[in-house]
Amino acid sequence: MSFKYKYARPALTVDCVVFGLLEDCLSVLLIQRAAPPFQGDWALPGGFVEMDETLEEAARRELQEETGLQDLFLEQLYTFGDVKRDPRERIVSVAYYGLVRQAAHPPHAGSDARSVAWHPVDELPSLAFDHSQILAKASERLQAKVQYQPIGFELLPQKFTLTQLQILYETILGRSFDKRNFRKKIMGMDLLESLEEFSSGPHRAARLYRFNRRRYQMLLKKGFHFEL
Amino acid sequence: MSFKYKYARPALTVDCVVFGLLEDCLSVLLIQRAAPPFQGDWALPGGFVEMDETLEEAARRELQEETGLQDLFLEQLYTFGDVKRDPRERIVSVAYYGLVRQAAHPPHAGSDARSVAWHPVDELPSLAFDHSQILAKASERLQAKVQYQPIGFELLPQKFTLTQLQILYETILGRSFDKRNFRKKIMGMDLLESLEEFSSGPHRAARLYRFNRRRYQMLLKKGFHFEL
DNA sequence: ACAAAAGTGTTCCCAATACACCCATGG
DNA sequence: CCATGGGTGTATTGGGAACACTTTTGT
Repeated sequence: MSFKYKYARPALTVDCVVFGLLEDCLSVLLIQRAAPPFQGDWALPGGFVEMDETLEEAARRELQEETGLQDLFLEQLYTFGDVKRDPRERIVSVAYYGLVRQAAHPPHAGSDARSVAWHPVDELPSLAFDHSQILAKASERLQAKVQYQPIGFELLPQKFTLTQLQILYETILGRSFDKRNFRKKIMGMDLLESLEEFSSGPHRAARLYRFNRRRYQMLLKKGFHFEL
Repeated sequence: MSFKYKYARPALTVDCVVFGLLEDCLSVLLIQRAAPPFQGDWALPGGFVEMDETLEEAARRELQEETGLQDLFLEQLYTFGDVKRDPRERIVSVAYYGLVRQAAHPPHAGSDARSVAWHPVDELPSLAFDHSQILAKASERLQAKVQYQPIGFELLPQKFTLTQLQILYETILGRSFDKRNFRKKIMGMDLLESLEEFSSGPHRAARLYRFNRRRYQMLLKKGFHFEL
């Protein structure tokens, strides 16, 4: 079976840049290519858009198929359309970026047995196609967006300590915050509910908090603006 | 001549939301459709992406062809891929938004004699396809971006008065600024060069300024961040 | 002379910053 | 008991917001 069109059409794909925190280290999920071109190189998970699915559906499906990931925060990033970005033929790719909790104990390789792995963003291999460029754009976006929208929580477990949150921001933004000022600012936003549970570990237990999405929606309507 | 592919492919188009200032009123450039579907309705300028041009090149070409516009500020906005967004077939569209100086004395209709016109954003007709949605997203983006990047200048003549600039921001953001504070803030950024020319008109002449793009690039490297 | 827009400084207040010590826990 | 991370308050300062009058020009 094949399809005929009056005019030539670029192929259309989606690619996903999925960020996760691996031992306090910002990482990205990559797959290793099993076939040419760029055989053996690492690449972003992604694939062709089907005729009966939206772009976001395609991105989620490909992620599920190739990495087993499901139900993550996912947002459109940018569409890459350089004429020669794929050596085989003209392919336009709509890139998405995603955030997952607990990059630990991660992904099953896809059914087609390609390997899948988390790679710290500051020690990346060189990537297939223009995927380095896509990833750069995603990092940029994450860094910008984390400062004016409460999406950082998508990278933490549902229940987390304030220190975890602070380290998260310090990691993504590459600068450090004063502990007291950080806590003051975060708590002042009134977005976290403090739980009666505590972390365990070698030292003093820390209180756990949970992000209250409902409350955030409320505040938004009242003109609240998340910042830093 | 026709083209055959193993798998079905969505068609790929670009659509452009071009903003201009028409008598201190934020407006958008629309074309009137000459053929079904949505015959007679207003729509965003745009069209199919050719195989040998990038997405941005396609957007600029279509704008040129349909409205005569050239050399404007243009940036990718978002890609719209709902399955039924076009009633004829599956079409994915990469939307761009653009800014032009002097929406006045505007556009020649395209060679194919469709009519072209500026429409104030607060009194828009209903648009073809999902173009209202695209336009809404563009307005949102413009409103956000104008606050943290100096793109507002793209809507003014090269030489402008501070009052023009203030009205521009007030128009786009829908709120008013204190004249003295506004001037203090803008001048404090050190991005405008003050000229020895003055506006003419019925009343006291106002000094003209010019945005210094070079200077902005310099400051950027030194960590400067435009705001408001 | 008058109508209309241009231009200009100071005060106040809040929010961001800088900063250091005690507490609880596990080993 | 000690090492490690958890948790807390205050003083200072710099930037944003509020605010009103004089100047210039064309008619």
